[in-house]
Amino acid sequence: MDSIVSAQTFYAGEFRHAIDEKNRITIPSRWRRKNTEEFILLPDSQNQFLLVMSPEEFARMSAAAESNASIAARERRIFLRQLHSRAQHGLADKQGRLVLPEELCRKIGLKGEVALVGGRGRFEIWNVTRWKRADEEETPTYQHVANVIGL
Amino acid sequence: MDSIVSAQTFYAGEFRHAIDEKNRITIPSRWRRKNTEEFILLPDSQNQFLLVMSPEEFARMSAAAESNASIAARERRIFLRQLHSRAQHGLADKQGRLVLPEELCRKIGLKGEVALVGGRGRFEIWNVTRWKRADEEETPTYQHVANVIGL
DNA sequence: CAGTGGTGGTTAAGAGTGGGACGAAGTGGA
DNA sequence: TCCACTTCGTCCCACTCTTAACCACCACTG
Repeated sequence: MDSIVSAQTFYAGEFRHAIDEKNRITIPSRWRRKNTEEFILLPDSQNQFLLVMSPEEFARMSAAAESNASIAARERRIFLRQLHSRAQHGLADKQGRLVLPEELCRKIGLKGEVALVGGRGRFEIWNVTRWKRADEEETPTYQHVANVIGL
Repeated sequence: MDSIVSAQTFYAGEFRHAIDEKNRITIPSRWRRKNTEEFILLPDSQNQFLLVMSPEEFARMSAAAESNASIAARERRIFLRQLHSRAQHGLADKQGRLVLPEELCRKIGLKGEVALVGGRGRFEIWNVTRWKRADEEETPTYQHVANVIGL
């Protein structure tokens, strides 16, 4: 279990970056691994934000869904089909900028300044105003769990 | 000495150090391990102080939240997202100084003299005046528990 | 009085951003 | 089918601002 955790890329922190007219967004330098990196772009189910992860992480995620015995086979099949149809490839250019498909930006409302929110194995891209609300709403939960684990 | 418990660093003592105009703070030499060290910076939920720990300790902490059965799945998910978005990478320079993001300093009110407070696996950075108040408030409890465990 | 620890400034490298150049791919007409 | 034209995508360069590495200094302390 410890080995799996350390194998996963960890994206720490929250950044505010700009999306230019060509829908390019700079990936925080601390989050970059190689010069040219490939990502999977996956809008969340409510088009609130854009999930970004490595192809390996995406494979891991869909494998987890497949091997989960507590999900009915039919549900699983539907989920996996939706997962794969929603996902898009994204390539970073030599400057470390991710180019987002125009359609995704429009759907999620990514324009001008956006929030990049870290996570384990993946990060999220939010419209700034929407992210601020999400962060504030959920604070009580954070507090509660923090108490439980003694943080 | 690879067991999880003994791997935890213990930071002992309380120090008063200065934060300069570039938001650099010297880590007490007794607390340093290598020349250049990497830390995770995590403001507490009320922005009272700044938690500083090693990436390993952070991973341990988030693993603890994940594996705790007494926390509902939804809460856990929200907590982990916030935990990762709040956490920032911090790198110490060759002089053993930790550079803090400007925004964190402003939020927590770290300026001029600050208090570095040790702990198990992590330490805290406080605004001095706030720390003094927190310390005084909590002294009776310390006394009480000390009596109970026969310290 | 030498060595270590904390502090302050300067400088060079790197990160984020904008815009132009070039080639590939797609489109329409002869 | 071929060619001219447009469009799109990637790369490259330039600029600004931030960041981290480097150097120098002072104050203790053993």
